[in-house]
Amino acid sequence: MLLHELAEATGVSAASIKYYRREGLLPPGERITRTRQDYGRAHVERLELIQVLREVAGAPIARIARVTALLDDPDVPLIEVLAESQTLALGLEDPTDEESAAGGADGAKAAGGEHPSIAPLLAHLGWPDVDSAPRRALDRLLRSLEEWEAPTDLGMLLRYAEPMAQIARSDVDWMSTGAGPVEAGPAGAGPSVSQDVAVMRAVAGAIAFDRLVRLLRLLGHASFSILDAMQVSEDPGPPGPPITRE
Amino acid sequence: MLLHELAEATGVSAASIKYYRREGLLPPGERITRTRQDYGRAHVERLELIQVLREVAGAPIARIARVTALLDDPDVPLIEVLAESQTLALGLEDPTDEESAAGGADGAKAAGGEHPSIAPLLAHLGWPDVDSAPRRALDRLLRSLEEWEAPTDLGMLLRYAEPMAQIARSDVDWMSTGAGPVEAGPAGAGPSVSQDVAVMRAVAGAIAFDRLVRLLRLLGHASFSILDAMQVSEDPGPPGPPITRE
DNA sequence: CACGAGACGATAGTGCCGCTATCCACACCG
DNA sequence: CGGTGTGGATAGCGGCACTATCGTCTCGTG
Repeated sequence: MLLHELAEATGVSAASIKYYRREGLLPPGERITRTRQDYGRAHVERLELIQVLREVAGAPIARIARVTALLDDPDVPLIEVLAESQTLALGLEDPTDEESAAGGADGAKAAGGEHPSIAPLLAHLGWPDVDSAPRRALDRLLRSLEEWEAPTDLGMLLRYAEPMAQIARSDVDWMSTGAGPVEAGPAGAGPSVSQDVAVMRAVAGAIAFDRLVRLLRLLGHASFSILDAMQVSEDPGPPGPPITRE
Repeated sequence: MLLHELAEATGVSAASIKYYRREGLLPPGERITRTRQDYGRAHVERLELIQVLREVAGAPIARIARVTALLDDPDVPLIEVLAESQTLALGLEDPTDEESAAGGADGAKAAGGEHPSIAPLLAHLGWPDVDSAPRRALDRLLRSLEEWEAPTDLGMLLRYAEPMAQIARSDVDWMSTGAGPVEAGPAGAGPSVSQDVAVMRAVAGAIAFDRLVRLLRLLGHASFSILDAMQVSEDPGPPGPPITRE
């Protein structure tokens, strides 16, 4: 497949393909001659991944390059790429969390002590008490909520965490059945999809389901507000005439 | 308060203040002379709102202008501005949803029929069956999930919606107690904060709690994955040799 | 073998966004 | 009465994601 064919196959302009290649998002094709390269399935899939990351996740090129770099490194297991893409897809990165994912096994948690509600929260939920990127992000979030004098006690956290635990439970169940968007078959199993496609599906799925959850919350806000308002107006108190507005 | 004082008070450069004024985000101050305007508390609060919308919510100037236009229109009730800012803050807008919020009472839902799971979902949850922006967004999301051959049946939706209903319930309870970030006291009640401050708090709160929920989900994913992996390795199965996938 | 089409790679340019800088005429205020 | 600073207008900047152009080289068809 030549450059313009690849462009046609993916709907990405030839100029953009060149650009992506320059930026390292797309590996060069197999050299046919000094002025011709042969592109294949892998390139089409990579471009589709890039498109999803750009258009659905809204990620900047430089950030996508980090994912593709991981993807092109045979020493990096797929699961790590998936974790990286997940946080990228949901836009939940903290600027202060930079490289951490790569080397650091030393952990050291947050210098200065973690927020006091987190460990009890994990204990209460029966979740393992290990360090992780979301945990650090949660720590930072709770600190900022606290500065802002919002409640950060265990009770409040549990009101959110218990329902979310149910959701996370079904997410994980669904993913592990292979019916989900991840299908993280690294290799070996049957007609396993390429890593690029696996990452693309995972990203698309993560975004869609995240959106689903957030929309349901919004819908719930609207619904409960209406229900509450109805109750106030429909139940004007035991005696007396109904004081319906207007 | 003169321009440079306003700049100093808010940490926004004088040039940016001029820019915001040009773009209509910030109303002009009270004319002291032809070359001098007097700015006050309201301007400081407006700038703080703009800062939150820009830096925390990451909203573009043009989008912020729509919120401030609503805010400056005395005919628009605060609750409507809050709804507008909410979707802005969470970035859950659909490009195909444009003006809808303003005039349209004709509704007409989605031309072509709504996704068949939505009405049963609302019925099952006891939520009012009315049109709303999140509902339309949910409809679009389900359609796209369907195209993408993911499950969109009622059972799957309920697995997400029931826990989210709990969360939405406590959100609304909390907001209506006035302890929350909204304190939507339009007027009348005691030392009611200005609309700008109310919107700012609502936006900041919405973003923070949205982030909290999403982080808890991520943390749950990681935690359940670990727990499942531990169980597989520690509990090799009732009879026979452990058939771990390898 | 000649030559036109086309790939490659490098470099420069474009359009948008959110400012930022400069300019001018004027008016305050000490 | 003049330095400071304002409003208002316009132009510029830096970053980003492309996009267009150019020169060189090579293929492949006649």
